[in-house]
Amino acid sequence: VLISELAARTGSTTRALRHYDRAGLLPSRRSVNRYRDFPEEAVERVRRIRLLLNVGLNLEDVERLLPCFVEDGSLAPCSVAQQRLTTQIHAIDVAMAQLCATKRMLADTLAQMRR
Amino acid sequence: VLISELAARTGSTTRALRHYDRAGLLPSRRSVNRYRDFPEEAVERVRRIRLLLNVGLNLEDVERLLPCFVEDGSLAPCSVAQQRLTTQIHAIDVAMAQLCATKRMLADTLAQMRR
DNA sequence: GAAACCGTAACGGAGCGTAACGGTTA
DNA sequence: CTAACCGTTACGCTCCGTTACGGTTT
Repeated sequence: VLISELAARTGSTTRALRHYDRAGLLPSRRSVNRYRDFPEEAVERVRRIRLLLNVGLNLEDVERLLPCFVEDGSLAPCSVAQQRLTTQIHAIDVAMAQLCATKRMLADTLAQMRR
Repeated sequence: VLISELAARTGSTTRALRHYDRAGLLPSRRSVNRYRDFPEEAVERVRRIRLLLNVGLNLEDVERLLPCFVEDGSLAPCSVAQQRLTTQIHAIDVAMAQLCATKRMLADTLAQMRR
């Protein structure tokens, strides 16, 4: 599979895929013209990568959690993944609390401006 | 006022202040040894800058909103400020909705892992 | 000479977007 | 020749943190 096809089939871009590749997350062979030649499994692999990135993890986390995926595309109950996801939920709670406080500040400021 | 004193009095750092300066947000004279010499008003000015940055605005926004502040440190009811703050509240709502959805996904995933 | 300030220049970070330049193959 | 792929640098973005190097004043 060529890189542009992989990008199209995963809803990503060639730039992003090269980025993941350089991070060591997307093994591929090279054809004679030096083009990257991805295996079929790369499609699912990219989806997993993007899923983890979307929940706020970085490429380093992704690298550690990719092995936790099982065949059907779900995460195995390994402690590594459980711990990281739990931590991430806490992080999200913190971020939301911060946003809430900020929003209240903005709303109060706006209210005062109207008086 | 020297830069390190200004940093201490505003809870910021010399690096940040030089950054704001380079962005044209902190007018200052230079003493003989080329040291920045900030006026007393700079203290309040830096507080206003940090306040705006903390609610998620960038330095470009800060530059446009600084003139909207009035003597007592509050924002005047100018349309520029009202509009920008309103937009920012919307942005925060969007971000929070995104975080909520992500959190639910993570929670669901964790629940499935425990089964 | 050392300590304690100040200055500028420039890399790093996270995840790509976006040129810029070049080779290959149909 | 052109089109359509691919490849590898490398800068830009956002707000500074963090060296690195150098001058001045006490």
